Amino acid sequence: MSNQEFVVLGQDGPDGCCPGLLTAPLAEDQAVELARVFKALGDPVRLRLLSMIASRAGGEVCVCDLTPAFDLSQPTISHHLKLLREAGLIASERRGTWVYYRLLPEMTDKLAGILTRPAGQPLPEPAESPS
Amino acid sequence: MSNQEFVVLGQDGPDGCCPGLLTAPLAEDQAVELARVFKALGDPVRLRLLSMIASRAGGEVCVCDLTPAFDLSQPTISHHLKLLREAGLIASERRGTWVYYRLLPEMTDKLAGILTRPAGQPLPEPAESPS
DNA sequence: ACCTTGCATTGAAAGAGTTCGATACAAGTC
DNA sequence: GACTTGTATCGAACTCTTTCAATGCAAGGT
Repeated sequence: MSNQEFVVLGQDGPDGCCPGLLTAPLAEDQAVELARVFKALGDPVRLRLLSMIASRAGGEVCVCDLTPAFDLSQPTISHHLKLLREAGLIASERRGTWVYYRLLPEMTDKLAGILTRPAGQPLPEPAESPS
Repeated sequence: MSNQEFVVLGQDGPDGCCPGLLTAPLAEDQAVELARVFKALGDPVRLRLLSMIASRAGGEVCVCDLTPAFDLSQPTISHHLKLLREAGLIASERRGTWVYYRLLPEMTDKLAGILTRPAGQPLPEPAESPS
């Protein structure tokens, strides 16, 4: 195995929700970690895969139902699923011959929280001159 | 000018909020459009830039305040800002010698909505056998 | 045991992204 | 006008990503 680093959810701030992205300047460590998740979402194929998995009644999809929905080879789909899994967005489980994927809603919840601005955003007011 | 395609916000669904990503299988067109925005967020430098811009009191930041915060050249920062701008996440305005960037909260709001699952997500229940 | 089916991994080719130095442009100053 | 400062664009190097065919592994069927 190579040095695959899986994304781990950082603990939330003391206010009950996420530190914020839109609230305070992101530290470099958090930026690197977050970027890996967003990068996983930054591909049309992976977005559609995630969407198909998340919207499936029952919460699970067999890979055999995902692959034929694309004009791509089976190894390519497998590769994209791996990236989504390493990003912490989905999880896989083998049952018999088939492998099922399901959404990890904790991660999408976290992202939604990070992209949500606090209630009263102060009005933008032109600055004077910098430094 | 080259063929720069800027991301345009798709109109929301008839239910008042976003079509969803987690609710129904994403169409390929929407996936391509959405992926461009997430791809813009998929870089630590751009995440930090966006965070610095969004969290700034007054709502605006001069480029001259952003550049020295990174160990990168000025053209590189300018390039990252351009990608964020083309993704519809920020906007720029020149005032005198300086250029100011500000957050476009419509886009982050849209993303947050897309990543938010509807209230009662049905319980995952193992499927039997596919096809 | 062999064969078949479902999925993952490998290795290589093509494409896209990141970064820089050099340069060009915009606006103010002298 | 020439000069300085702030920002954007260009072009080239380097790196990362996407994709495939080939192969390997896991599990069930004969």
